[in-house]
Amino acid sequence: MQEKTEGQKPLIILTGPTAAGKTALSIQLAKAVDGEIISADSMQVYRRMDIGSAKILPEERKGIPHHLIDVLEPTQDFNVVLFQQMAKESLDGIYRRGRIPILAGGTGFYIQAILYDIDFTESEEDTSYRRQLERLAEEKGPSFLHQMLQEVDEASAQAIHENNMKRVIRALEFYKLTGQKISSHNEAEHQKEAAYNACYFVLTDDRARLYEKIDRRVDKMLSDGLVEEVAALRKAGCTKDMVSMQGLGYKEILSFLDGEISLERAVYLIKRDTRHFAKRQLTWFRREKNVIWADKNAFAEDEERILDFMLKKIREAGIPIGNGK
RNA sequence: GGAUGGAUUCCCGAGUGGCCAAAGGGGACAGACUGUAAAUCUGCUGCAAAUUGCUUCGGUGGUUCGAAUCCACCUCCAUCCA
Repeated sequence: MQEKTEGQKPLIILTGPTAAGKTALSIQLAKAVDGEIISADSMQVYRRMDIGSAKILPEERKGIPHHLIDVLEPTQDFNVVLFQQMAKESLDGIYRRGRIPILAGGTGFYIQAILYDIDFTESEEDTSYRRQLERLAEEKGPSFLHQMLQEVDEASAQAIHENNMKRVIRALEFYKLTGQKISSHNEAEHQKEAAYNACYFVLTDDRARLYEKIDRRVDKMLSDGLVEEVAALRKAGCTKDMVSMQGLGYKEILSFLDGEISLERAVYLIKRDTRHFAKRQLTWFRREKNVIWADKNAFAEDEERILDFMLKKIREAGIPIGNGK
């Protein structure tokens, strides 16, 4: 059922924890391999969320085509499935043009959805059932839902902690919609091999340096006008329950604007939670198979050397990129 | 110079004779993740090993079968009186 590597389409993935320097490197990489960039980022898809999502400005893109940036309104929903569909369309176009796609961004789950071509299509989202479950959870507590799950899908109940409401609800929803256990579905999907001839780079750095960069970047976001950006979105009707407003920097500033916390507290939270996020990303990539780690520290922070290293790996993988840079 | 209050494990902070390696929070660290993923959730945090041992609660000495908790002196900090 799997194609041989030789028959698979080439894909370069550039990811890593937030603030590692992916964006800058992705431009150089795209130039070197004559590629186009598909953003694998759950926040940069939204228009007018530029500062908080550390979006690359149009003038910084150096003429490299960027896909999946600025394609949604902040009031719209977004999720892996949508991402997968849109990214696949972009991929098709890039292959048609005979160019190399570079999937760049920090959302590991999205990358996985593409690389392993995870099947999400079996069920449609059912918001009314979801609401119903949410209400149940509120009334009867989390263990009630978990008990429900226990009865229909024991393996999932075992694997998902009862406090993890979102995942308990999704598992129940999956069962209701498909009549199947999500645990067995996941198990089957888990067996899949990569669907592309991919070079999966994880750009990282010394942890302490990463954290420093995060702190500095958050300070810069503030001086660049993050508060004003969020205030404008708020005025335009964005509320905390929207997917877009769950982004780091957005939910905290919203709380500040609503008078719930001080600005100082908001900034503290953004910094801390961004550090936590970076850690979670690292955990995710550690678990992924066949990743190529590129630790900036090991390259003395020299981007030129990192790029050379990556190009070497790309050639070794048999991805046709020519000889020039 | 005098009076009072305080000093607790990385930080804040509870503990006022045994149930204390010491609540709780923070931070740090680790992990899970297959339709909200920048989300959601979990574990762990003195040291070393068997359900055990060892070293910790500013310092030194003491009381006690037993002290982070009581006493004495000392050091530092805070406030007040001179």
